[in-house]
Amino acid sequence: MWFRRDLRLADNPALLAALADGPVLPLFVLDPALWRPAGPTRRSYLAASLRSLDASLPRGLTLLDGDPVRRVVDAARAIGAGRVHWAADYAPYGHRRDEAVAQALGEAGIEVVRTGSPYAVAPGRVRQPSGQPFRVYSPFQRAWRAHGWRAPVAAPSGGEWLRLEEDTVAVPDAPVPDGLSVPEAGEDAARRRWAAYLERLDSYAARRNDPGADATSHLSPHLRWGEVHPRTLLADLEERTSRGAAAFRRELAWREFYADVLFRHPESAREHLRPEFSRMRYDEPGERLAAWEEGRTGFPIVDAGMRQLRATGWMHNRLRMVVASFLVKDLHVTWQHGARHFMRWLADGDLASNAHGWQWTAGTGTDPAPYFRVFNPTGQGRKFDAAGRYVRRWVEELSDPTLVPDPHEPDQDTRDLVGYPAPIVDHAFERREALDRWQAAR
DNA sequence: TGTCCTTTAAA
DNA sequence: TTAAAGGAC
Repeated sequence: MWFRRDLRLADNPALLAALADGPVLPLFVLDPALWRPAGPTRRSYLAASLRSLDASLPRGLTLLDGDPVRRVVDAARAIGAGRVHWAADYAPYGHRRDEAVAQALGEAGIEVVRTGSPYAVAPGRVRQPSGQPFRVYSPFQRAWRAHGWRAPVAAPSGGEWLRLEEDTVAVPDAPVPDGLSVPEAGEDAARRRWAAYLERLDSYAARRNDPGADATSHLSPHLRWGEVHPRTLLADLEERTSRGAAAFRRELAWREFYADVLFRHPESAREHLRPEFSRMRYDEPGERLAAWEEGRTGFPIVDAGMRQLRATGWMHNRLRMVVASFLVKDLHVTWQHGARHFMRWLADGDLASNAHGWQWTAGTGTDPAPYFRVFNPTGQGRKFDAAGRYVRRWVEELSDPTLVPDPHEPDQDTRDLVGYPAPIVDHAFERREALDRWQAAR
C-alpha cells in the first residue's frame, strides 16, 4: 500500500482505511515545477507546511524530488506496492501531469485507486441536466448546493507508516527572509484560525471588500495545501444563518467552480478558455511589467496590493482584481504573465483559482466580466479604501497624513516630496486603448 | 465583482 | 448646480 499524500490527515476516508490496513507509505511529491519557481514567500509557507505535516506523522514524511512521473513509479516499485491510492481529482501540478503519473503507474502493473478530493464536491460531479459542465457561476452555485456533500470525518488514530529510506530528500528548510512575513502553516494553525474567525464571520458580508479592515478569513493557504477541508468549514457554516455565513459559503463555491472548470478544460491553466481572444493584440512585457511586479506603478492602490503580496505571500481579494485589471487593461500585458507572478509569490496560489480568477478579469474565461468592464484604479481605491488605511499601510511613502492628505491621488509636488513615482500610464488613455484593441479583435 | 457619459429633474 | 437614473461600451 502506498499513498500519495496531497491530502492531509483530515477528512480522507480512503487514507483512514489504508491506515487501518497498514502499512502505508506517506509520500509527497515535491515537483521541481512546483518548488523551484516559487518566490521566498510561497517557498517558506510550503516548507513550513511540509514540516508541520512531517511532525504530525508517526514515522515521518517522504519527499521525492525530480521528475514526478519517474519518481512515483520508482517509489511504488521500491516497496513492492501493488496498489496506489491516488488523489487524481486534485491537480496541484495540473491534470496533465497527474494523468501522466497515473498512466505510468498503470503501465508498471500497479493498480491505481482514485480517491479523495480537497473539494466538498469532486470536480466533474456537478453538471447541468444535459450532462454538460456549467460555464456560469450562479447556476453552478445553485446546483452545487443542491448536490450536497458528506460530513467531514474524524482525524485518524493508529495505523502503521513506512518510510522509504532511499531516493528521498529532506523536508526543505526555507526560512522566511528578513523583512517578510508569511502566515503560520499547518493543520493546527488552520483549526485555530477558523475557530477564531467564526467569532467574526457574521460581519464578513459587510466588510469583506474593505482591504483596510482585514475582515477576511486568511484561510486560503490552509485550503490550498490541504491543511483544512472545505467540508469541515461547510459543516460549521450550515449551523449559521447570517449573511456573512452565506457570503463565505459562496466564496467556497467559487473555488469549487474554478476547480470544476479546470478539470473540464485542463489546457485553460495556461491558455485562453475563449480562443477568440488569441486575436487580441497585447504588448510584450518589459519595464512596465517589472514596475507592476515591484509595486511602483504610481497608482497607490495597485502598488499597495503588489507590495502586500511580496511582503506576506498574500493579497486581499479586492486587490487581486484591481491589480489584474491594471496589468491586462492598462498595461496590455497578457494575463499569463500576471498569473505566473502570483503563483511565484502567493502562499495560497492554486492552479485553478489563480488561472481562472485571472481569466475572469481578463475577460477570456468562464462567466467572464465583459471586456469593457475596466477598473479605474483610483476609483477602486476611493470606493473600497475610503479612509486610505490600506494604501498607507503598504505604501510607506504615503503613510504620513500630514505630508500626503490624499493617498489615492497625490499631486506631483507631494510625490516628489515623499519619493513616490508618477503614474506610469494615463488610465483614461489606456482604458480607451484597451477597448479599441478589443473592438479590433472582435 | 465597472465606468463614463447623457438625460432628466429637482433646486 | 447636483444627483439620480439609464444606456453604451
